[in-house]
Amino acid sequence: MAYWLIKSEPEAFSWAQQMANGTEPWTGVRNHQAKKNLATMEIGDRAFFYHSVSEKRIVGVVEVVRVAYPDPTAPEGSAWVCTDMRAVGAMPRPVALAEIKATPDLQDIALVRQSRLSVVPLTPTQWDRLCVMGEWVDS
DNA sequence: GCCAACGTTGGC
DNA sequence: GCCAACGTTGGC
Repeated sequence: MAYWLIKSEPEAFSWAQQMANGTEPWTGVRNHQAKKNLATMEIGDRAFFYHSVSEKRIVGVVEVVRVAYPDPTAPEGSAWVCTDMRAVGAMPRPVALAEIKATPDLQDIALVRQSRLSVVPLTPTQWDRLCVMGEWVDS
């Protein structure tokens, strides 16, 4: 099982909407590296749901329930993909980008190094560290 | 195939 | 609102 962090502008698609809908297709990725990451996801993989721009913090946890398939919001014939994500739960304590940047162990994650990448892989160590910071307990 | 111009993302 | 980073487009 792999770990990820996925970003969304709350004005475009928010954690509240993800929670309300339960399962939601993760569409709109138009970056090749992010697409490659999406295509690598397997059922049961977990991802942090990060609010970019206005909030800049990790707000929840989702789980991959359907592997990559053609993104219905992409132009006909294009190769963009999406996955389906199920809301698992809200972070008891949201983790801010500023905290992540202030944590020496987390300087290498792509969220910090490559701020424009919207689907970011995490190592199990990074995942565990962020779980501790957010008081999230994996079930 | 190079590179300038331009558009978008996202942190500050 | 500004700007840095980065991706894409199009002229040459």
